[in-house]
Amino acid sequence: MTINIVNVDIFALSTILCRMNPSATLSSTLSRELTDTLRDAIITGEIAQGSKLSETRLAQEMDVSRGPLREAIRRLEGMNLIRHVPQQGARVVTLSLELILQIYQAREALESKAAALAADNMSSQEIDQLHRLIDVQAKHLKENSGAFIPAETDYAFHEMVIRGSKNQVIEQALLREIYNLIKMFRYQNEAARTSSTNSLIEHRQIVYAIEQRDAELAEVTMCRHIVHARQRIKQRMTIN
Amino acid sequence: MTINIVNVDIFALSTILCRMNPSATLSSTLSRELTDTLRDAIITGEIAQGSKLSETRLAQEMDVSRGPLREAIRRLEGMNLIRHVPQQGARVVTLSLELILQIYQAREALESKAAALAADNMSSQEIDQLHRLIDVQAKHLKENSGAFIPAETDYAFHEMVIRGSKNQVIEQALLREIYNLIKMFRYQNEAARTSSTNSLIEHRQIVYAIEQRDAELAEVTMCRHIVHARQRIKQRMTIN
DNA sequence: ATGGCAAATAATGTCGACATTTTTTAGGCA
DNA sequence: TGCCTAAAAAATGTCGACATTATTTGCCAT
Repeated sequence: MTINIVNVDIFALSTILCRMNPSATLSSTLSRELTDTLRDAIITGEIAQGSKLSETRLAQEMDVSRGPLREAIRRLEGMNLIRHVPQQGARVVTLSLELILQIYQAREALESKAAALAADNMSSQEIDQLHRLIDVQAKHLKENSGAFIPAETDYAFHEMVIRGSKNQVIEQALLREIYNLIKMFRYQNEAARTSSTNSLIEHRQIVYAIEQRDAELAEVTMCRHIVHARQRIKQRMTIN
Repeated sequence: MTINIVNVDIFALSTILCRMNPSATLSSTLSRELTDTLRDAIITGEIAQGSKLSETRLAQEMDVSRGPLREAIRRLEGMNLIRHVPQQGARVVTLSLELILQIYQAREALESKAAALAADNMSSQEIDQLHRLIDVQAKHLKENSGAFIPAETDYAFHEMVIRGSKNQVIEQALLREIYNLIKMFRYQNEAARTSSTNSLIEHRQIVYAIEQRDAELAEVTMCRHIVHARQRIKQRMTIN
């Protein structure tokens, strides 16, 4: 996996501009829109890993002032998507194998605890929704036999459990700082898609534990689920 | 515990200004200095919980432009020290008992894992330093018999373990988003000081586990240490 | 040709001002 | 007196310009 460290002089900013949501222009603020737009562009790799976010050029091409842009960059910094060096500017983070493994360790710690809390705090309606999400995943597997579950449904499941913890600190840490990086990694690495059948089985185990209000089991099950994902990544990326 | 929600019209900004470090003016940037200054002012309670951070007034009284100030506010937002509502401004976070307990749950998950990783990754020199920190704590206890360990030495110990994990994601999550809140809580609540003797014993157990390179034991020991702290807080604050 | 130095160029950091929204205040009416 | 409305005040969001620092470019010397 080669990473582009030098400036990416020509990346399709027109595409970024196109994604700017005009309907949201009224309700939200420009700075937040820029944050979302840039976040997506980074996750998809439209702005390459390691590339520099030039304030002047970005502001020019996106047709905004540098003020809101700088704020957006500060927020992305808080999301761990970019690193900023005082008088040198901001660069998109580079997802080395080492960093990815560290991310998964942090995820393991936080999301296991989230699952345990979810077993205590989720409402019955929310658990029902978990079941529905799993049904969708099962349906996907049947239709494209042996294929992969779409990433979106996997995220939906995990986000549901995380929010079910009812712990805003853990929730923010996971959704704001961990999951964006994971999405970025998965989007840009073919080898990082969730493996289908095993994942579904593990998801079922997690829901079962939550349904039984068995916090300990939910924690262990989620932990194993994430450890497995981490091991898969380690294997697939150290071979190459 | 009553919390001041309304604007704090007269808080000693002169004190804030005084803390501005003139020697750092050359090396770092104004925006970062503002971040540190405001962070300290929030932790100490000099800027009250729930109070509004008025950009205009802060900029005026600290004699800076609003640009860098806004960036500092974005960063503090990323540290969970303030909450920002789009067209309404930023307010210092309010440490309700519920939030504090959630913070300690997140800390429990992350720092237990950090201890486990520290058992694997800390160097012998670093473990020696842990011993020295504990000796300092023991000395403090002997001199003021039964008194409390100074908060700084407690932080030093935990930060050392956290950095010993060699996991920058966990490290950042703990030091940037969790510990500032904990420091803020401890600083502003008499009832939140670490209990002396038990803490020292538990610290010794943690170091022992790390020294033995027993990750599992380190994890369990750290977990218990934090659960105890959480329980103490819960007891002391629900009585009132 | 290569390495180092200096000017030129560009980028980041900071500031002041304007636009729009929110909050406050003053006034009128029930 | 109390409440709704409207004007005034203040605050946040955004912009463009300047200052200082990095980076690049070009030149000279070895």
